[in-house]
Amino acid sequence: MLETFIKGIRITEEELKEELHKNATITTHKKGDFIIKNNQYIKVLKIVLEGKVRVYQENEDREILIYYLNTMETCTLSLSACFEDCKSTVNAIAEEDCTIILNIPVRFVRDWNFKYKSWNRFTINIFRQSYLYLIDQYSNLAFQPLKDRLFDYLVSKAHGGVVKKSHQELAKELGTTREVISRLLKTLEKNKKIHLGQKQIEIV
Amino acid sequence: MLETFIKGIRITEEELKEELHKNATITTHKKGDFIIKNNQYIKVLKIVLEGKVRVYQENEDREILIYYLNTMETCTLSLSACFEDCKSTVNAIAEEDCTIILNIPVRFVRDWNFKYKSWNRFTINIFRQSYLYLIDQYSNLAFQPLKDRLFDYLVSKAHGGVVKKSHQELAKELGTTREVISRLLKTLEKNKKIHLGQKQIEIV
DNA sequence: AGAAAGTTGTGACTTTTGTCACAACAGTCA
DNA sequence: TGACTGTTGTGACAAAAGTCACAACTTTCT
Repeated sequence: MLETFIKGIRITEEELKEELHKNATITTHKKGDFIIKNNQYIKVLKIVLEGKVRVYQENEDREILIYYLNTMETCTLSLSACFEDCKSTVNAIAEEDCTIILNIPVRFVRDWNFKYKSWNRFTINIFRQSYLYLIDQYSNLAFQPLKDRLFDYLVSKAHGGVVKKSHQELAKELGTTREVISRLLKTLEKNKKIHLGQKQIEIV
Repeated sequence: MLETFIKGIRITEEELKEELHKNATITTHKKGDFIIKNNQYIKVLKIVLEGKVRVYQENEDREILIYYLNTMETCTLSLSACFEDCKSTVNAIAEEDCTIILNIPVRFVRDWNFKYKSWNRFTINIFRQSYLYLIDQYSNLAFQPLKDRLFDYLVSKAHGGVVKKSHQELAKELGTTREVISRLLKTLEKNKKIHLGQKQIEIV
């Protein structure tokens, strides 16, 4: 059931479904656990069944988000690593308590890619979407002032007009420091764009 | 001959070689020609046989490099577009006079991906390399001050310790303005890191 | 309740980057 | 040769972002 829909790609082949069942193992991680650390070898494909994982790059005291993995999302970098042995250049940390990960050995991912049409489409689609998304982020980072990137980010992350994140978390996601975020948020509040609460930001 | 080595992937299947010959058309472009414009539909896979193409994003008066296509390199974004109809979000311009492009219709690219193992490996590899490269650029952009990005860029582009580019070109590649580049280059010269000449920078 | 940890606000300051204006020089071409 | 275009240098200033220091408030845990 779970593996029949991944990122909008339906797994149709019965044989592939069986292979998935046979080879996948499921692990659980607590909030704050590292799923992968920078410079560590990646050996399995990771798909988040439930929970939330933050994949980011770090630099001394700062961090920047590459992507979040939410329920039923696949880690593009682990998929990428399946095709050539390599070390991770990012960190991944469980952001929510009950995270469950499905591990599929590298050689299967590679073989399935040519054996099953739906898996092939799945692979390509993950790469395509991730690449286009990253280019977009890249040019935003290059051209948009932080205050705009912050506001856009808040809008994109809002549930019912509300974002439940601390300033520190936002700083880590946007690649800056806490003080800078606090200041920009205050300015946005003065301009009636948002309303600030404790660990909560309401978009007006 | 040409199509047997693309990005380190050897095309082995005789049938695929034949298909390439049969379906590819070769076009030439003059320096300064737009190969693709932002918001335009991409309909064919583009591989640069000779010359140099700059693929970039623009924003009002500034630009930032996504990648260069040199001899025998494949445009990742056109490859990506083969798998789903979409408009380009970037521009591509011929940077050198004699550019020749090989056009392969979308449906072939898609079909070959499942039909020929070497083509499949080729596709995946392009995506993998491009994605990893972009993540690296992304975190540099986020964390490295421009003066470091500039110096690193010069080192990476130097041939025999020399970079033949104007300050304006460097600005367009690094996503900033000409004056800023001029100033930073002067500082690098003062610090004995480089030596400045007319449209030429020598790395010490 | 009280300590500890996490969160937010903010002033003062520095560094980095962007903008504008203008001058000087080099290379090209009629 | 002289106009034109492209290239480089630079001062003055403005805006954006980062740093440091410290205070106050909230939440959590015991």
